[in-house]
Amino acid sequence: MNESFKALADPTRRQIIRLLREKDRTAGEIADYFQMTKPSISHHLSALKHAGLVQDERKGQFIVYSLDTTVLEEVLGWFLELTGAGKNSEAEPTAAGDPPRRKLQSDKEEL
Amino acid sequence: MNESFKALADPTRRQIIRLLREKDRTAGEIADYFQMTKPSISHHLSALKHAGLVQDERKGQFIVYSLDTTVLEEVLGWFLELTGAGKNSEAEPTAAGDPPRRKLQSDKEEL
DNA sequence: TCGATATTTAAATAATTATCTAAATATATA
DNA sequence: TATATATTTAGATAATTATTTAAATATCGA
Repeated sequence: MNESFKALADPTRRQIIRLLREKDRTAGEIADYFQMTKPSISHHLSALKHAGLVQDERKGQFIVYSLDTTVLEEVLGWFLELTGAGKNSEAEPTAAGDPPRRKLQSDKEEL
Repeated sequence: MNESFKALADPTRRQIIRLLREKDRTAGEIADYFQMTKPSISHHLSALKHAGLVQDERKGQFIVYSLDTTVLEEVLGWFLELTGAGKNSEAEPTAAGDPPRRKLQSDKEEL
């Protein structure tokens, strides 16, 4: 999930996602929307793929990219949980002067 | 909005948001949840504040941080639009061999 | 098989971000 | 007012990320 958030932090990559929401596109078609070189776009596509946000499939000379909404919906879930728009999840609210329940051992632990 | 996405790209900052969802907390209380130094946490809080995700208010010696869900809901909206969970928005789908409608002039344009 | 097209990978560099220690600022309290 | 506590700011460095040019790989079509 961290990879997904990191992938979404870049405006170029978010725009690529929007382009792929409309329809599947080849790497070259995607690159045509930006001022960046093709290798740069390829790098961004690689980041999106690594995050599980897009899939690619070679079709002859071309490589066609498509959106994978599965992970995107996981991230959506993170927001829904947070904004309370989804469910009323909030296990045992902490009281005013309570000590912290635990100290995180790692930045990576639990999102 | 780009600032928000960038702010959310860091796991420490996401955890801070979760902590503030439970209740308002002082900078020191927040720092106690992490292994990082206080200045580092202060830096993360500053990033969250700059993104409009949290607010701060001095209370005597302390500075109390609280969640501002407004921007968070904007970001949520971005996902809803994308996953189609919200509305059926998708103005004029492009046909298979169509040329790009326009070339983006800047990476920052439109998310 | 050869040349053209599509795309990625490699290597280098530039830019950004995270983190620390030390110092500065603000408030409270003795 | 002096001292302690809470927090931020400054300055330095390390780590990560973005970008480019050049080279490599894969496929197509003559």
